[in-house]
Amino acid sequence: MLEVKNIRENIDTIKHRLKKRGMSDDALLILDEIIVIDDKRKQSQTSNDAILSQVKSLSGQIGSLYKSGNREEADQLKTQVTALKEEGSKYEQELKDAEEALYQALLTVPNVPHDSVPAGQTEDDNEVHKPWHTDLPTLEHNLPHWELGSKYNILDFELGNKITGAGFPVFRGKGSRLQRALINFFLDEATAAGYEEIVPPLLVNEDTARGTGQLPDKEGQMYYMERDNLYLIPTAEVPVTNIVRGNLMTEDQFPVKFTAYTPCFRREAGSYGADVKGLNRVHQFDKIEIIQIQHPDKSYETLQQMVDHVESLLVKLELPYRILRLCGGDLGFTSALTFDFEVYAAAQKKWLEVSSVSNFETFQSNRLKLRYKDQSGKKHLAHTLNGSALALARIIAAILENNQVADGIRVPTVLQSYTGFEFIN
RNA sequence: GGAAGAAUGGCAGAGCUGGUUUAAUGCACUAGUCUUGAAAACUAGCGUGCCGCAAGGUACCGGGGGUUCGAAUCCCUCUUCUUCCGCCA
Repeated sequence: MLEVKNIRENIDTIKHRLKKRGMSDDALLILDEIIVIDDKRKQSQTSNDAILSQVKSLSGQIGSLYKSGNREEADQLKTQVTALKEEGSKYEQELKDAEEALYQALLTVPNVPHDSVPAGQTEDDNEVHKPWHTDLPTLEHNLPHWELGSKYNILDFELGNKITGAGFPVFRGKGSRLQRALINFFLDEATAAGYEEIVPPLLVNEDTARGTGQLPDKEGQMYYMERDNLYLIPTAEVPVTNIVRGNLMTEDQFPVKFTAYTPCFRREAGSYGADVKGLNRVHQFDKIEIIQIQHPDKSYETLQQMVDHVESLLVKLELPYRILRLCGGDLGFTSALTFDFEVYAAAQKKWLEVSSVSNFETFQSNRLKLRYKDQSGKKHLAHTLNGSALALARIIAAILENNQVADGIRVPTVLQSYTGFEFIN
């Protein structure tokens, strides 16, 4: 959520940048509207405060009058207060309405794209920030991962259908073991990079879902437990970033670095076709997330560190990858700048997104009320960042496809000490 | 799931028979005095949001609602915690 103060001070820059997201001039008028609503809000509060002040003072007088036995005069004041309160309730209602209208209006405005975000509408307009440096691999044996999964009995989609439904794959045997190996590898790498490991709850309440912006704009993406009013997390970002919700930090506490492994649950309603085949898009998958809370002056430096971290993982896993700088139209609602990582799945001949590393600047911290005190004691919103390091299901798809040979699948060297085997057959 | 009790500012802890409470007091913290330095002592300051150039105003005593001229204090409701009972990996 943007700050009204920021909108007031930088409305032209903000409008200019929001256009990169494809917002029309008409849609941008919401920003002018926000300022008008905020003016109204201030005005109502000033009027309301003045009335309350009078009521308070008169009530004090009534008290003393009763004590001194001056009942008549007290009763007279009472009628005066009653009249005042009636007038005040009008302003109070105005104030409430303005606050609500302001909140609703602010919710509709996405984050302001960073200066370096390319304009564009769809994923085709994303800029290849770092291309794959050599020829893409071609395979002698090129079964897609879903066929490899059943051939070696490590991945079973039919079984998932039986137990739960489409999009809930079952890993078994060496497939499960590979999964666990990746989780441990990613967590060890994150820990070595200074991230504190967290095991968060997988169900979150409304306040938490609102804090990171899943509510209200992505409500349909989450599984919801109506009976208990809880949401299954779509990513560890949600519970882990909320660790610092409402915190007032000091500058020397930066950066805060968290990592967490969690299953992620996504409803992803209405997606069908080749893109959702196999592990390409599922309702439940495992992911290791890295999260940082940083001083605004250093957050872009931090973003680069996180990008480097994710890149190092892909290098160690020997996977062909490329890095995209998302264009305005493809940028997430809450993000100011996002780099996507894609790995090449050689049998499908497709690029699969396996990580998304973003700087949210103050967009999340404004909703989270996450602030820090500078040396002069002034309070400012902190910056939040996060990235997948990495999303498992698609990484497994790529490993299976790219490493297949005639009679099995080679396990990447870096994982062998984790799996305890070098080959799946 | 059942019963009882509790929730106050960074912490501890008054207030809770409704009206100088603009929330006492202590600790912690910050600045100053004193000291060679430190400690101690003393003096002052010390929550958050919103409105205001400022002076100042206003709201907040777990969340929400209500009664009243006036609520930390009374009522309703929700949440969390503690103790006991039940169930249980």
